[in-house]
Amino acid sequence: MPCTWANRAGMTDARINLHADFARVIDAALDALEAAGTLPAGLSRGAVTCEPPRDPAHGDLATNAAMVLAKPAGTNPRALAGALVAELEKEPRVTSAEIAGPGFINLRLSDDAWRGELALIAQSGADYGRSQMGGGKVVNVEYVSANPTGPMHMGHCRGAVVGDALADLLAYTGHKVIKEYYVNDAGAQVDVLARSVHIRYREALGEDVGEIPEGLYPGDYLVPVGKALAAEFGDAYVKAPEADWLILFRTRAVAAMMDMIRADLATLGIHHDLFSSEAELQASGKVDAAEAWLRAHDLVYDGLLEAPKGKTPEDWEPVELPLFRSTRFGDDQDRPIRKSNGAWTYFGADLAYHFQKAQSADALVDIWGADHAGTVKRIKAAVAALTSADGGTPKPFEVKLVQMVQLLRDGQPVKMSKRAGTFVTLADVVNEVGKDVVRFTMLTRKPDAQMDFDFAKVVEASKDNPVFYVQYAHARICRNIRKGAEESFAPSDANLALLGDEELALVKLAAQFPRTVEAAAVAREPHRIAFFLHDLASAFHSYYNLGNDRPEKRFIVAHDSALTAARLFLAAQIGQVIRNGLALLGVEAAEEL
RNA sequence: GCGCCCGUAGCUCAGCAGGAUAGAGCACCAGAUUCCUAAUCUGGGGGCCAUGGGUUCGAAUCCCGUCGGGCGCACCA
Repeated sequence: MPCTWANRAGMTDARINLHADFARVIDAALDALEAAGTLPAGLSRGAVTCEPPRDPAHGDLATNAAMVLAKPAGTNPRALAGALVAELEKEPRVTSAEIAGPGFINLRLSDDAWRGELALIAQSGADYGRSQMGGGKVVNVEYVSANPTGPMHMGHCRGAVVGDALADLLAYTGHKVIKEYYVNDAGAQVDVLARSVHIRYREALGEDVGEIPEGLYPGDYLVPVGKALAAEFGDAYVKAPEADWLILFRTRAVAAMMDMIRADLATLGIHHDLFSSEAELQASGKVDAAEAWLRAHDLVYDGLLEAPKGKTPEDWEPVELPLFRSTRFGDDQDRPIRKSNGAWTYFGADLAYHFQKAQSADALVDIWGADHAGTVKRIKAAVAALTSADGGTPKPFEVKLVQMVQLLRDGQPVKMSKRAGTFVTLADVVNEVGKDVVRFTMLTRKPDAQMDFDFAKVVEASKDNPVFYVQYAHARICRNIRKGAEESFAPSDANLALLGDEELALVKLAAQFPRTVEAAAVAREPHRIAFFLHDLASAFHSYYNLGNDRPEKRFIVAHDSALTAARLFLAAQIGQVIRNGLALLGVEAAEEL
């Protein structure tokens, strides 16, 4: 049951949030200085910031404008700051503007300005924090793209969660997002899969197949696929040569694996918009077309494959292959797009795949595991080449590497091997720990740092888990609203003047949500949202506990309905911001724990 | 050997496109539970931001070297 006390999406008016607004105020003040001749016109303001100072004692907002612009303006920071202060003091919401340190300008805003922001949160509801920054640009985010040879395991988990959260974050900041999964259904791996399934097929028909041979996939998850094929085709393919059944079995096996993968992803709340098949791509002739185009532009040539930089394998034998000139775009050596048997290399198909994606997007983002870091340069080179065909600027393309997750159980590393069938499946972990814990945990550190995931610890020590901490703050808020309702108190913005410094401190923190969202989107770092939520929850819990010793600080003050209404309004809006943040991360905002 | 990522408190990690006295959680120590459920809070100790240079008004943050850890390194994906 949704909270009825706040979520008023769709009621957003044209007002923008306070932090964004003050960036404009400072900009306007600089314009005024230019007009007055105090500041030369046309200086770059790219380095000018407007953000809350680390130390709240310094004020509500600080700008470095004077320090950054003094040098190009040929003046000194404090002189420029003085002029800027005079300008900023004209803004009614500014109660003080002071020069500090080497030339910072510290601004204090009126309490009413913050109370206004609180009202804005209520008006905006689920849209508080939403941004038009992306300007409707289409961004294709490709993530997971695990080989369709088995269930999702924990090795895929981090990329899946980070990619999904990033895609949602970009959508929330005004981008049109396509969530895409590349299905590698054309390589040698899926042939191995088909052969593995053939054994399970024979097994289903009563044959004693014994141990699954080395090099094939031994997992039980292929048993039902074999049974289904046995039921459908009987013994028609038991003795038939591989050529008769390979494609059929491969197709069926891949379809079954993809069903399984989709189901696994669904347990994490992940749903892709588009699944692109490598086999279909090849069949469509797009890879050939890419090669032809590259050859026509002298970007693919037949040449000798060089040994890897700095290391020559002992059994090195030079071969002539069609090579892409990735060195022209910063790679260490040119890369083959076909194997000597004429089949496409992974890279050869991947290059055409990225070109295909680029046709329907303004920008591309790939989320890859760090074990593929070595191939970043070549694919970036290829995208740059293919998308600047007519001498235009290449399509923006980023590869975000997600570092390895070390799986631990009680501090002991869990060894995973698909071959040995000893991998920990994603579904197992989600069932054991829950979607919210998995998602939030994966988002509590930056993606390019390695992380440990001791899921014995995550399961047991739920009190140490940040996700519960944040959810508890939200649940506490909901509980107080409910309790207030039982006593006939409703949140109201009629008397927000009753909210003082301690209450407004919470508002000031919550008001940073929009800029945190934008910064996270720019940096492609959804984990910043998780940390923000933890900070906000912490501030809320602190405030809440003031009521232990000082009953007059509680949300519900029975004898003062106006104060109670204002406090509950505050609580409702803090809850709204927590809810918005959790929604971005795909984590439930529980109303009760 | 080459490339990419990382090195911040005892442990796990933040540090907001360089900004003012480097933060949080856990652990440790000392407190708060007739409470709006303490799944919470308050206070305390604990750092040469691996290391050596450089860039500038200013560096944990940017650049170069060194050391340490991870990942990858022919037609595997």
